[in-house]
Amino acid sequence: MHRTDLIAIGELAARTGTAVSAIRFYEAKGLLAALRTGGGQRRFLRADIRRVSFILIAQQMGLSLDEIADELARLPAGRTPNAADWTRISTGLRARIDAQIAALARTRELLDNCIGCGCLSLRKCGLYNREDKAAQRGAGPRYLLGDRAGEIAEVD
Amino acid sequence: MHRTDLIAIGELAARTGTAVSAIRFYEAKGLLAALRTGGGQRRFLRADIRRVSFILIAQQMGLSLDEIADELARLPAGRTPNAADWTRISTGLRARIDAQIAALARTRELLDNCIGCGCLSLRKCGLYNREDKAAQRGAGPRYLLGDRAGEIAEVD
DNA sequence: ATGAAAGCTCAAGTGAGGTTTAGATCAACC
DNA sequence: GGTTGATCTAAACCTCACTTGAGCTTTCAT
Repeated sequence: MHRTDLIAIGELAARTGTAVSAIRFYEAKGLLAALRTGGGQRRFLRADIRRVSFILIAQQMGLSLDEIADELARLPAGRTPNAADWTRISTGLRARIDAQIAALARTRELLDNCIGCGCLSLRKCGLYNREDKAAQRGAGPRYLLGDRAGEIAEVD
Repeated sequence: MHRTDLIAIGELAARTGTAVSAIRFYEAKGLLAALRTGGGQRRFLRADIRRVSFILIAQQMGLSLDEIADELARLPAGRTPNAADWTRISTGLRARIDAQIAALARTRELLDNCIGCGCLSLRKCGLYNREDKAAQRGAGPRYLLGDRAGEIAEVD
């Protein structure tokens, strides 16, 4: 056993490059669980460094925190993802990226048809008739291309 | 001249598939300008259908409303984009899409290296050390992965 | 034993891109 | 001229992923 098996929130933050406030936020969201000292301070397992790493990478792949929570909940007994889990999950992410790239490529093709045409016609323009209304869920913010690599992928 | 050269907000909304509230919002943002009836109701030009179309398409390409406003402001005398303008602008959008695709392709490559490795190591994992600032939008300073790569300690 | 550094909670703020609500007014058709 | 539906304004509300601030407590090294 290591002398300190449990780490404080500041160390977890430093080791993963996140802000302390973000770690607390993830805990509140149920993405992380913390033990408490007698004085009420959080203590995390070393394995939580890996768990936070997973959150950050998955986020970069375009998953929302809720989706990441689902992914983590799918692991047996709230276990932190190990190599096998990661292979399974990252293979899924790969498919997601493929879909995003394909969607962008289609958009680019439509745009190419449009360049020089200048129609901007709602009836004719291919850029318009992609059924993107479906992607507009709820009254929240719209996920734009630059915002979060390709929620637009879900357009199609 | 057409019998009704001016259209009401509801018609503009219907013709472009947007919500009436969104049209008002665009006007408040300076993306559209409206005339007013004696009673204070908005009346738009038919050309504004095209202008709204432009907004929607540009948005779909990932431009923020501010960027779209800049683009529109660049047109002489607040003119609604015509075919030549559209060609110029859409060529720029194309470059943007190309960049997005390239970024995703890089991520996919890194992910491929990661699949089967399962390391999730902050020090070694390529997914960690990419610098895609493009993902940074929204409130407050975000501590994104690429931003502080140097400070990130190693996972065990 | 002490003082700085780190941690705690809870509430409110951020920003994009709008929507919703409420109560009042306008425009059009009969 | 009356009814009905469209429109008006202003302010409040929404999501997401966090941050910031205030005011207080715990921990750790010396």
